[in-house]
Amino acid sequence: MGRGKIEIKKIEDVHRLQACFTNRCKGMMKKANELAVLCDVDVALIAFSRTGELYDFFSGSVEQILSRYGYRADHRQRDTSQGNGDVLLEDESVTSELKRLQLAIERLKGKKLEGMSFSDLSSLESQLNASLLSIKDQKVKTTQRTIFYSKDLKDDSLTCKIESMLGRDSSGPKVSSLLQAEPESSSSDDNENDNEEHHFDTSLRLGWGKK
Amino acid sequence: MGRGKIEIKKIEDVHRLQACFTNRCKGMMKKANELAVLCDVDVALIAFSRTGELYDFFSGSVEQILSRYGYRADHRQRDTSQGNGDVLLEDESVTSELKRLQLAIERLKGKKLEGMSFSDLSSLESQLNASLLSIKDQKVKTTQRTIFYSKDLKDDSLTCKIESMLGRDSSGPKVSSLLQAEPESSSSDDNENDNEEHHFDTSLRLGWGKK
DNA sequence: AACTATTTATAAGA
DNA sequence: TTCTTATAAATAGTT
Repeated sequence: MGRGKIEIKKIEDVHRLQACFTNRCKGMMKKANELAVLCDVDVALIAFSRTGELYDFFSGSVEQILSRYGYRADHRQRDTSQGNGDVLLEDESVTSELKRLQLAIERLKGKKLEGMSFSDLSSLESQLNASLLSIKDQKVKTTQRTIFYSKDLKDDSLTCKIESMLGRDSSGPKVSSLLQAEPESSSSDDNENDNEEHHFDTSLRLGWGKK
Repeated sequence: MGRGKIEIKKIEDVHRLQACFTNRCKGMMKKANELAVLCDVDVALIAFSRTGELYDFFSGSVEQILSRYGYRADHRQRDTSQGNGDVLLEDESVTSELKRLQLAIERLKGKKLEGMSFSDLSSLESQLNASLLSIKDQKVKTTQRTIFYSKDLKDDSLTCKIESMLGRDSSGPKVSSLLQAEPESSSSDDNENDNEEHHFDTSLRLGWGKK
């Protein structure tokens, strides 16, 4: 976006590089802020210019965001030297655990598959087929409970649900994020589903505690 | 930049918000990479989606960049040995994040489904069907690469793989633990095609290589 | 998940 | 540097 197209490789001319950094860094900061505000999410952006100047943006508390990422302030020193990467072979078990879990989730969602071997992919596929069986089973159980507790209610939405259960699944192929809701949420708050879902959850909750 | 101008304030419609986050997050990652390459500088970008998914980009070593910023990996364990008040705030967020991720994984594996509503189950089912499509696709790609790199080798195992790929999957329904192997393992266990696999891992770490 | 009309970012020039 | 402006790129709303 400019008078001409440029290819993404290091700019050799110092002046052009400096101008580019100024422009783009400012642009990134603006976009980071927009992303944080528009989507109400945590965003952190850090850039060091070639001269070592720091440019950063945090949508909220630095501590909080980096802590969520598994990092904490290092009060011992603020390292401005160009250290070698492998100096920090420190124990970062929690961080690596988080990353491991996040990768596992990505792969169960069919993403980040690039590095996997054929047999790994097959195992994953088997796992997902097993998951699907289990989920279909659970859907049946949930619906049976609903039938039991809704039988006097002439609940029209029920028919609809049973039909969708017996056929292909009713929801589109769009990726839902429900899975990542907090564990507690499904048992404590159902007020966000205003429509017939509310019905459903209510009878479900009456039917059987937690098991 | 779109069909209409929008003001920078929180998007209330969930679907619009989700679409906006996806678009802009991808855009930011791309721009972060461009800035790092064009200007040869250190750049770090971290974003957490509303559902807690992590999106990040680092132009180099995470440890190095954050260390330069004065932060270091948080390696405290989650066992509550140090019962001090203010220290535990960060600890709890990391721990609950771990629990949340662990539950998500369980559910993707078809376990711990008890508290889920019918619509949650349907969403999960859709996700898994989408995952399966993606995985089958990746299996094809992997096999194609294998064919390419094995064509002089008369690799007998290849035939076997192609057959199993075209038919039902080859491995039994037993739950594999491969998924839980360290992220690094998958990149180190097939060194026979080091060349282009290495490429792949590189773009994976950058966080926005493909698509 | 694509598409495209628009808005926005920015490369080059002054 | 900063400003300007022609053009490339990102993306909001739509399908």
